[in-house]
Amino acid sequence: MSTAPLPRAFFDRPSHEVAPDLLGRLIVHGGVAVRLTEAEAYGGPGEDPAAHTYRGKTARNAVMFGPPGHLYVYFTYGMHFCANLVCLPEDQGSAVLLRAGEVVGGVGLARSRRSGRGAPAGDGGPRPVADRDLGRGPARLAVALGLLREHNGVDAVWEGPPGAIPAVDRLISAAPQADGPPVWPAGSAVVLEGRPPEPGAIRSGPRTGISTAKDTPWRFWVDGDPTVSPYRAHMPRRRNAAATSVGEAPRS
DNA sequence: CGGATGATTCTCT
DNA sequence: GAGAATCATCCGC
Repeated sequence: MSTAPLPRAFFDRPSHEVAPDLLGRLIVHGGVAVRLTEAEAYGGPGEDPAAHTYRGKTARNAVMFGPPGHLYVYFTYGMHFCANLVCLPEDQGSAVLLRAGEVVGGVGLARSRRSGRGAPAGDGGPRPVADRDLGRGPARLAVALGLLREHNGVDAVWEGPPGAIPAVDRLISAAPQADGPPVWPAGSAVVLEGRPPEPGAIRSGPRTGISTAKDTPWRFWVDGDPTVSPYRAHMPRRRNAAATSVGEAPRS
């Protein structure tokens, strides 16, 4: 497992170039390591109407206009957090939404963050969350990594001592049910090289759950990976119009 | 498996 | 005041 940190220059590109390159990389935060399998690009030059930055800088999206390599964490639907990695130089308003991944380290810790779930099956109680569902979707992924509002703006480019890297290897190689040790200082994150998939294994398509720019194929995923989230077309809230299904879900 | 629905609060119009 | 880069659960097939 390659665990060298990605340099800041990696993020100094348009988000639709960074997003496919992020697949297979490792995101480490809060004692959990995730191998990214799905990502979406937003914003940047050329005005993306689906991006939070489309209508200019606000208190909410300020981090997206900041330096690349930082986490943009936002709150949505009244209960969920989603995490992005900022791209391009400052003031461009571009980022990659981390949509799904496989938890490869700290599985027990990731499961414990899913609101008391994880009880043994067979007694009529809730079944434990399957390993592949721990990071299947942007809000679930944020939960697994322990990312909250307070982590908005955190720098995910590692510039600390190299001695911390072997600790990540130990985290990943730990027993599947063992809680991962907090190998990084609380509140900091890091993106590591991981093992990028073969170019032919990367697929792209329209982004999920948005009402505009449906024809921009800026969603990228690892073909056939079981941790990729199901595609969902945007469903308008409680209106009289009936919706028709559009797009296709990845095979798995 | 696919569609419908409620939860719950923040943000910008 | 509407709508949101979502999720878990219920229902019907």
